[in-house]
Formats: sequence, C-alpha cells, structure tokens
Amino acid sequence: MLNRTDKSELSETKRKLLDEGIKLMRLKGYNATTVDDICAAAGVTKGGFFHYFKSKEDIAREAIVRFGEGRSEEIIDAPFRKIKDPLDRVFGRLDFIKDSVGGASRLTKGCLIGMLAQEISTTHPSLRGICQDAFLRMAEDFAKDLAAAKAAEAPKAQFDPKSLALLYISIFQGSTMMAKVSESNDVLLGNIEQFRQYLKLLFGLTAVKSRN
Amino acid sequence: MLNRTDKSELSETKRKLLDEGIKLMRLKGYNATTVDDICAAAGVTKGGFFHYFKSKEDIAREAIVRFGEGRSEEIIDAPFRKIKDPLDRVFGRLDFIKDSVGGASRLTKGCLIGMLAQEISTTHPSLRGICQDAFLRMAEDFAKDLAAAKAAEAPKAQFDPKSLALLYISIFQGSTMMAKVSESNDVLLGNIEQFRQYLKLLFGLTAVKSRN
DNA sequence: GTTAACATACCAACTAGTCTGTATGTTAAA
DNA sequence: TTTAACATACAGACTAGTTGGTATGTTAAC
Repeated sequence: MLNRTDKSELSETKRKLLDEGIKLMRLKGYNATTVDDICAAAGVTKGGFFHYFKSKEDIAREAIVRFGEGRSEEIIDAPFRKIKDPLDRVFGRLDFIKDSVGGASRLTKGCLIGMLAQEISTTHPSLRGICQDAFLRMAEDFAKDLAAAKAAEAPKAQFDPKSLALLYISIFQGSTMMAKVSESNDVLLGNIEQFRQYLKLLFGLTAVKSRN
Repeated sequence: MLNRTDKSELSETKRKLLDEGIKLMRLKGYNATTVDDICAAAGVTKGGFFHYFKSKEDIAREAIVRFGEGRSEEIIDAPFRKIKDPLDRVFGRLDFIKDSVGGASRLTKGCLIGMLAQEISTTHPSLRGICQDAFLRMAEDFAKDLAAAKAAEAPKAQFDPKSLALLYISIFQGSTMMAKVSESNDVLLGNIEQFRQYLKLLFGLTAVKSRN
C-alpha cells in the first residue's frame, strides 16, 4: 500500500521520524541525540532515515520548522483568539500559555527552538537562521495583538509592541531554561505573572504605590 | 620547575585547561567541545588533561564553578557596589551589566552556565545541580539589593525581591539566547532597559499614562 | 627513589553517513 | 494484457572518522 496518500502529505514513516526527532532533541538537544536514537524510537532503520533526510542537520531543520508550525497552529486555534477586546486578548494569551505549560508540578518539555538555538548557533549557521525566523514569527504574531491593544487602550503609552513581544519571547525562553535546571515550573509561571503585571502597569491598569 | 606555588593555587596548566575549556564551551556548548579541542587550545596533551581532570564531565563541573566565581567577583568589585542609595545601586547594577555586555555591535560571548544548563540538564544530572546553584547564588545577590531598595523606597509595594531577581536572571538568559541567534545585542540591551522600566514602575518612579 | 607532572601511543565504543539489496508498486510499449 | 523498465520505500551490513579514556613511559624536583 502507499503511504503518501496525497502529493503534499508526509509519509507516515517520515512523520514518525520527525516527531521522535523532535521529542528527543527537545529532551537532550542536538548533539546528544543520535540518528540511531531517532531510528530506534521511530522503529525505522538507517536506510529509512537517510531515504527521507540527507543528513542529521537536515532533520533538525525540518524539525524546527515543523515544531514552529505546530506551535503556531495551536496558538492560531486557541480560544483566546476569539476575544474581541484586544487587551483582554493579550491577557488571554498569557492565560493560554500558562495552561499549556501545565501546573507547577508537571515540568515543561521545553521549546525545541530554544533548546537548539544556543547549541547550534555557532556550529551550524544555517540552522541558526531557521531558529531566528521562528522566533521572529512568534514575536510578530504577539506584537500584532499588543499593537492593537495599545491603539485601543493607551495610544500615548511609551512602549513599542515589537520590543515588548521580543521581551516576552526572551522571558519565556529564559524561564524555560530555569524550569529545566530547577526541575520545576515555579519560576516560569511566576515570570509570566510578572510580565502580566508589567503590561498592566504599561497600560495604566494598576495603581502604583506612592513612595513613602 | 613547580607550577603550583601554593597549596591552594591552581597550577598554570590546569588554569589554562579550565580557561580554554570555558572559552570553547561558551562558544560551542558541552557536546560540541571535545577534550582534544581543549587540549589543543591549552597546548597540553591528553595525559596532561587527564592528570588534572578525571573526565570531561569533571572539567565541565569545575568550569561552571570557576565561571560563576569569576562573574561573582566581577560583580562584587564593580563600581556600583559603592553606591549608597539602595535603589540607585539596583539601577547601577543594570548599567554595569549593559557596559559589560558591550555595545550593540559587539556580540556577547554569553554565559557558560546558561549555555550548558539546557544541554546537560537531562543528560548529566549532577551538572544540572551545579548550574542551579550558580543561578540561585546570582539571584540571591541581586535579591539582597532589591530587598534593601524596597525597604527604603517602597515598603508597601507588591513585589517579592527574590522573584524579581529570578525574573531578571531569566530575562538575561533568554536575551543572551536571542543575541546568539540574531547575532546582535539589540534585543538583549533593549530587554535590560525594559526591566529597568518595570522596576521604575514597581517603585512608583514613573508616571503612568492614563487611559484615554 | 619516590612522586608529581606531564608526553605519547593506543584502544574500544560510538557515530554519521554509504552501499547494496529487495519488496512493491507504476508506467507504458508490444 | 503481458512484460520490461523504472521508481519509491525502505532494510541492514559496513566504513571511515571521531571521541573519551587508558596504559605506559619520561623527566625533574624533593
């Protein structure tokens, strides 16, 4: 039987390799994940692997893109998207992220892009660009909502939506690192709340204590 | 001739190995840095390496500690430490960090601890703990100044110094990742400014635009 | 002559990638 | 409708190079 049912679809085997590759690289990074690991996890042999990918770097590239697209789809379909008020939509996004991270007990599996970004930026320049693009797309998506919220709620406020979005990405990535290292989501969840607080202050939603 | 001039001092060879190891791992990470790389950079042979370190994991452990101590010394000796007013000292620290990162053109070489943290957290559990300790020490040091500033300037403000310090560490680490991936310090420097802005808002130093 | 501080040669395990084989289908000429 | 030619999707053995680590010197200080 044929696996590829349509020209644009991935074969079952390739999809399995990609998904297991993503899983392993999210956990152990690029170098510590071997091609044999991926093959074993996917139940495919070397021949199968190199039929679909011309090198290890190649599967990493496709994995980053697939992971990015997956995240982007999750966010596009997320319930907060339907919130009409732009500022509420911004806060809704933060709630959604907290939900998808899970409780303080369950640890994040982390972001593949963040995991690979540091490890391969200097050693695999072509992958670096792919990671950068993925980050910029995420930032751009958030920046749109922030810009809409600013226009509607505080047009005179002194902040740049794009910079704010990049700050958010940085906080999330840094916090994910802290989560891995501390084996807990506490700091990650706390930091998202602090970012929310920063937004509230920028939008003038919270009274600031006067200096005594 | 003897290299070790005093019982507590590192021999010249070991110091060289450590420093070159730090340099390489900061750049390429743990797995992509080979023992041979370090030996070549330090001008030492394998025999010399394994005389001082019982394994690659061992030099990584010592490298993390040495790097952490080095950073901690730099910060202890930094000029901002002499600032009397605690809140000014907090802001002075941010200025110091920006200075030591360098201009937007020169890219950061990054933080060794952050570089290794993600890569080894799952694969080398004992190194994970070392990284965690290093982060907590940094956070603790900053948290002290934040607590002093809070006590002096805004005792009623609604923030926890320790959490704020951990947010700062997260922002710095995440921003460093963005710097590597974008080959620019722009986001890193911008994010430090945004953190400063957040602090100002928490301390009630900045007028918040009213909603229109 | 014992020990610290290396140097050199070497090894076993691993790793990315290749090569050849093969089963299964597809296409199109006869 | 048979068949030859070709393509796709793997399997599995193999290889060349790398890697962390070891075993065995050698040298010089004490």
